[in-house]
Amino acid sequence: MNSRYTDQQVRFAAKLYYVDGVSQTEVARLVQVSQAKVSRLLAAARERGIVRITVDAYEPRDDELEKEIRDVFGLGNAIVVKTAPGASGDVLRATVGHIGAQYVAALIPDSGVLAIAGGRAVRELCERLPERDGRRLTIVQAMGGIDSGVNSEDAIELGRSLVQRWGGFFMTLSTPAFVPNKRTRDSFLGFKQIHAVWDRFTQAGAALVGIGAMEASAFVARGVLTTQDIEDLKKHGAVGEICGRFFDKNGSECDTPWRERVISIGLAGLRQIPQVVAIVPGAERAHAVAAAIRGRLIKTLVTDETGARALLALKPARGAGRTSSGKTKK
Amino acid sequence: MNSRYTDQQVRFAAKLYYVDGVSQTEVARLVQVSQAKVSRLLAAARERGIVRITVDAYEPRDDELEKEIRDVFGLGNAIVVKTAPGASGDVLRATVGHIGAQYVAALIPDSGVLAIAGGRAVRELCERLPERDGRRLTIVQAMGGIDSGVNSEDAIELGRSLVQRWGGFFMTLSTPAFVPNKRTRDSFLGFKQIHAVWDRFTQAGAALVGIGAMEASAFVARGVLTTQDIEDLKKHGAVGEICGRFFDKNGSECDTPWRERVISIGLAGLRQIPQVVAIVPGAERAHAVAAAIRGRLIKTLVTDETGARALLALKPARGAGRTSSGKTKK
DNA sequence: GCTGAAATTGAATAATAATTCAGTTATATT
DNA sequence: AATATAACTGAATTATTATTCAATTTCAGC
Repeated sequence: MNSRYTDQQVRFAAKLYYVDGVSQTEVARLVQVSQAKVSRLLAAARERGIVRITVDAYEPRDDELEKEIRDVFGLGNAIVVKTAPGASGDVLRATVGHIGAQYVAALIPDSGVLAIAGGRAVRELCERLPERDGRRLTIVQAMGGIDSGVNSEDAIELGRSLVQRWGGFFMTLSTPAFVPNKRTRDSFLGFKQIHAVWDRFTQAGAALVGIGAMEASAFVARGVLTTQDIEDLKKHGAVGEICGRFFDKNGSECDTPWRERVISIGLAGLRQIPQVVAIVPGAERAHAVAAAIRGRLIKTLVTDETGARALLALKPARGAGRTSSGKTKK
Repeated sequence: MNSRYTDQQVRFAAKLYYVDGVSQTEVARLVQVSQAKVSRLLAAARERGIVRITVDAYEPRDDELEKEIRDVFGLGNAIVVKTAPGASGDVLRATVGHIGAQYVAALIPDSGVLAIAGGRAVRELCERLPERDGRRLTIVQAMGGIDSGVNSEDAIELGRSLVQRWGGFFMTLSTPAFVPNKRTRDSFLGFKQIHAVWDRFTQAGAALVGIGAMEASAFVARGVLTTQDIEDLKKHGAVGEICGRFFDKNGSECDTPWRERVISIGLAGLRQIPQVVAIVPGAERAHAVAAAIRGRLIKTLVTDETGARALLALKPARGAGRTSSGKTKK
């Protein structure tokens, strides 16, 4: 905003307000303008650097835990967000999303293809990614629609809002996530419209995903899978899921009928993406996260301290660990 | 305030609010406290220096004009307050009072006797003198009550509020400002209670006064003098007044019947006080101010730029001027 | 001088922040 | 442990600040 307020006036208002602690209403009286303008003068003072507000560095990440995770699990990158003690649920997601966004923004390329999955934590983070910062991506929906409704945390909604924020192009996978059988899936994949998206998966430079646990599955909540289905999957060794792809404790995709019935980026495809960011706050899904890391499904984990600790409490990969020493601290 | 908020919590709140621009309500949610507490946490952050707000120096005084006044009129000290262009009336008084107070505070000693007169401009300034700053003065009312009513700008009210602010002791002159004749005045001065105050005048280390012009006299407005009285005074050469003492263009007390009828600090007494501060915003009373300066009645003048310019437009004292050169700038 | 676009303005309003108040909870002193 | 005192807390309230909106003003280009 190119305002023509005189420096004199801006400085006078700034001195009265910030130095002398006079209210805007009183400043308005002394400067002989409306209170509204005082508010604007003060904004100008901050913009022009006449008033500077500096805040001591606050480290919002727990780098000790991050280092441990990197060392013990051999994960490329971990972002462990400090939260209010006892934070959980919405607050936890919001905090991890808020702080995480500042760092995830730097991990996502300026151009190219970004695959995006849904989830409440992913949404919280996406909502807080910076406004139009020159980025211009092709965003692709990484999994079909869970059900016919569209929730605010569904990939289709997140993708839409991200291109609105950044410009670029959003490609939606106009299919259900799960179809009745392989034949139907292949038929869907035959559609050019859908195949075009499918193709983009291989070109993705980054992906933003959540990780599902077998407990409290969103698929069950939304009536796509039954509790029995989950039990069956567990019998096949499933401990977690990304984009509807169930994997075992080593992060290998479970060989179940569901494997043929899901329309989403495959785990093999995911492994090829240079930057896969998983946002998983909370301790509940630690097992699934551990498995995903073992399977090299993700490159970056965004979580909070309870999530990090729960993860570290689990056995690391058999023989995994990026550093040969595999030392753990304290 | 010795708050026990953890630094961690204070810093987290400060980062969210000041760095990320999150509202207090949202910070409250993330930090898991009430919005009220966020407000307190942020106050603590500022107090502890975790958040620092710096404002580029703004020079609220016009030192060019001050220097000119000192040079041309040979006045010890001038405080010329910059104001909003076109400021007048209440706003002018408030601005001069606000800025002036910051400097006048430094001119008033920490202890000893302070004589105080009334007036709207004096009130504006007094109201803005710093709260209990270790000062402990005996404050004396420099002139009796103008009429039976007590206005918020009367010395009795200002003195009361100053001792409330600073501690110390307030001595009120429980007499009218003007009495019918010299005999009555002498009788009043005979009272121990009044004499005690009268005595203090000679011990005063500082005085805070206004200067009255012959026009728009507060005494006329309050029905103590008539327009005719003012005309009579003018015939005797009166151009201004301090504490009910009328003086001519050289600042010498006019020899009129009123001189015997006023109960207030005398001009001779005033001259002896090491620090007499006159607060006179606006151009209207320039003649009176010039005369007061010529008569060495005041040591410091507090005014605004229009007041300073009006003063400079007048002839300086015959042969006055502290510097032998008496040079003027520009 | 005229014209249109952009910037600026303050009144009204909406949004946000500070304070009051009536309990709680912690801390120090017996 | 019992008590007194100071500190702390959040709901409700009050106070303050930011924004919206409908003019009005300024300025660049004729």
